[in-house]
Amino acid sequence: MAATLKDIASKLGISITTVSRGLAGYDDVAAETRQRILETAAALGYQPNLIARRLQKQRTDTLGFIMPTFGPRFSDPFFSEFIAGIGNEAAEHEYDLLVSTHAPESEEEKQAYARATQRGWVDGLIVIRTRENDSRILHLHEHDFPFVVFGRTDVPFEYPYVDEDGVAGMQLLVQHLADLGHRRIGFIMPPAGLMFSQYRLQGYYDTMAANNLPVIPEWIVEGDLTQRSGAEAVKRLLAATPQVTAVICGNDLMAMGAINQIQQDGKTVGVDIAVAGFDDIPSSAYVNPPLTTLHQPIYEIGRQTCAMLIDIVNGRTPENQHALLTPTLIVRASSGSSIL
Amino acid sequence: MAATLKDIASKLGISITTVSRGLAGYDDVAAETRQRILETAAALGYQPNLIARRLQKQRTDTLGFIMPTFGPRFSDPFFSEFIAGIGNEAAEHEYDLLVSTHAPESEEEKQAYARATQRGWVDGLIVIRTRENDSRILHLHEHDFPFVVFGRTDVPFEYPYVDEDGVAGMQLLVQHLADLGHRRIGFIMPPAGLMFSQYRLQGYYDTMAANNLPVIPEWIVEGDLTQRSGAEAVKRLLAATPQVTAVICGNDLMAMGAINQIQQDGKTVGVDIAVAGFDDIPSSAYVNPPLTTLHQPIYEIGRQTCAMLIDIVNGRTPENQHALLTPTLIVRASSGSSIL
DNA sequence: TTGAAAGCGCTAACAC
DNA sequence: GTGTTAGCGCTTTCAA
Repeated sequence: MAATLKDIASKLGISITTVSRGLAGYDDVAAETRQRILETAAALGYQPNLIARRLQKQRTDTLGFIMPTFGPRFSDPFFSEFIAGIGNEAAEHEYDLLVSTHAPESEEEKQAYARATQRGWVDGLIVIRTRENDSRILHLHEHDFPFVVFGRTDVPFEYPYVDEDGVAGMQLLVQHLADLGHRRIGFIMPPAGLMFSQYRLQGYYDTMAANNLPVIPEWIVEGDLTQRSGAEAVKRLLAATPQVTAVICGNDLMAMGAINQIQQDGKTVGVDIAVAGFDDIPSSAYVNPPLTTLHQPIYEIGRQTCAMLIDIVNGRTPENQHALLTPTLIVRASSGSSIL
Repeated sequence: MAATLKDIASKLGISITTVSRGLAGYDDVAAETRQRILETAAALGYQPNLIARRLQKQRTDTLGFIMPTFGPRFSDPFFSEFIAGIGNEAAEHEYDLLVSTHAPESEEEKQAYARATQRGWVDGLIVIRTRENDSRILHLHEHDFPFVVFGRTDVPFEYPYVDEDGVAGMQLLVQHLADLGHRRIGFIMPPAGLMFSQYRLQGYYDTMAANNLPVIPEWIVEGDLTQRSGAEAVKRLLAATPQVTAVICGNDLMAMGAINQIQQDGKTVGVDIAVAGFDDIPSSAYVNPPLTTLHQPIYEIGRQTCAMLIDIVNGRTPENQHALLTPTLIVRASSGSSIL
């Protein structure tokens, strides 16, 4: 059994309090006593019991991240990188990270959020993949529970977030394609229920309009962010409107699926048809042809989100409660050259 | 402030003990009293304080996963899928998952493991990416701390693990290439310090020998599991020994990098040179050409590892302490057709 | 059927 | 400087 303060105290014949203070480095402990305490603690291999300390301090020094997972074959590289970002930032400030995996919108997910606002689980929460009028954010706000969101949602109150500027990102991308001479540009959008889909869609509409390009409803199809759905979506899209000369995909994974499908149909991506993605996951530079996409610094976003949460948990007001980062356009071969 | 047992008790004018028992569903509480307790608890929005309960129970109902992370651009899809697997299994058994990110072999990582064996952090630990004579496993074993490993290592004692059979996997893959007529097969191996590299290398050697194929040291180069390193490694490999007709990569990410590099050099993968990977990440079916690889059910491995740990944490002996799963060969276009 | 009391391991206000 | 005491919120003997 592991040693406790009591063990040290009784071994030394002094009180638990003194031991506690000696270990904590208070200066009202005699240097000599302190020395003996330290020695005995080391000898006994004393390690403070975190739970006891947490009960006393009324804080867990733990941050929570409820990760939306889908089926078994769920492995979006986004999450590895995001977790690495928040995890490293948390570790740096001596916070633990509790990760809870649940299907989005599920009953379990609801329970997880209910649990979070319960005391003694985590001190604060990171929310991602926001949805319209996001019930999770509503819940956290109602319970006055500390949280930071990666993404925005349309709720009638203030809340701290970090987000990509999806509108600006799409603006860069659509403009790039328009400049190459494309006039019929399709869009495989991410699930409509996700807020970032709305912004990306908005950016698409805006920039098409700004270039006096028409937008036909058939040019827009929806995917679920996986490669497989990208392949299926592009099939539907091209079957319905073969005259499309460029396809923007809501994320790189879908773009990879779309490219694969187009190639299977015997067309050459970057020549017969331009394809672009969103995210700039590491693979996107290595697929064939390399993918034109919008770069998002996921790791940095994770860090920043976490840093903001740590501020809030500690009662500090973050300098900037709303960080909006503009993605960078990365032009590679998949968007081809001018078709004018 | 959240409601406590005390609040309910004083509101009802009964003792804390009775409230506790009523809520816990003990049958020695009068039905009517129980009813009133339940109602008041609901009215007050009572949620048990987890820390207090944990202190009392002397267990955290939390499992730990110390994730080896590398630089910022770290986003191996493996981890997303693995975490989803352990996370979902943990959630099903009402365990929380604590994820701690650290650079492998770092001082911080050591501290994290030291912390783990401290009481009150987690009840058990999942270890992955084993290394030779893995100090983490040594540490956990010495402290008699519950853990399960994904991977094996060479320590002189028994420990529970789930692992892929890397030797058998490579056997399938090398044989496939040999059957296609390849005689000069290069190997971009994963970092030599990782145990799975050893097994994969062993399988490569064994099967080359079984087919009476020579192995030249120059045919083997090392990568660090990223796409970038796959590209660099294949460059080195082909510069040193251009006569190689097939290249096996230690994982799919490196294979993607290798394919890209080969294509940049103007060669056709699957025709001029065969390439294969290991893991069967979702992307591997969608790259161009699609990747021949060995399928590993990462999600299932995660689940199984976690299930085993939960057994151990609860003092049950898992049926099978050593699970060895043979990867499945997935043949796609990157390995081409017979060159005989 | 209910309550009083102890205790999980720690910290902190206060007294000596 | 050091010890006494109380208390964080809960569970669990043991009495009543």
